Amino acid sequence: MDDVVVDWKVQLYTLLAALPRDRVVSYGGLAKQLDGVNARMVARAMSSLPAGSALPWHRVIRSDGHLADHDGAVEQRARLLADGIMLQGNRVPRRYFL
DNA sequence: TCGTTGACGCTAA
DNA sequence: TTTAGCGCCAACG
Repeated sequence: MDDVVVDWKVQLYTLLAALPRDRVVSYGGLAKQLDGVNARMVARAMSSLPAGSALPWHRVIRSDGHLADHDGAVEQRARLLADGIMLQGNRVPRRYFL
């Protein structure tokens, strides 16, 4: 049954890879597109990604637009700015949401 | 097996 | 707009 677990993670990474460069998505937003997955599971999947992952994990933020407070937060902020996403303090304006 | 933890979401104040 | 409280559920010791 481990295959089922692996499956939704693969779908998660696929959705992430297909995300437009100038758009962000919330943990819950991704979870809604994956059957039987909630925001907390998406968050856990993100935290388990390798540091040098090629996936755009930095475009996954909280539903209220704030960046999550974690070890990679500083890098996440820098990557978002590099993608042309103008942050307002520690928040991403709603217009950037998918 | 069980209690705790956590890169969350939603609602009310 | 911000904060607090509660619900959710897999991972971990």
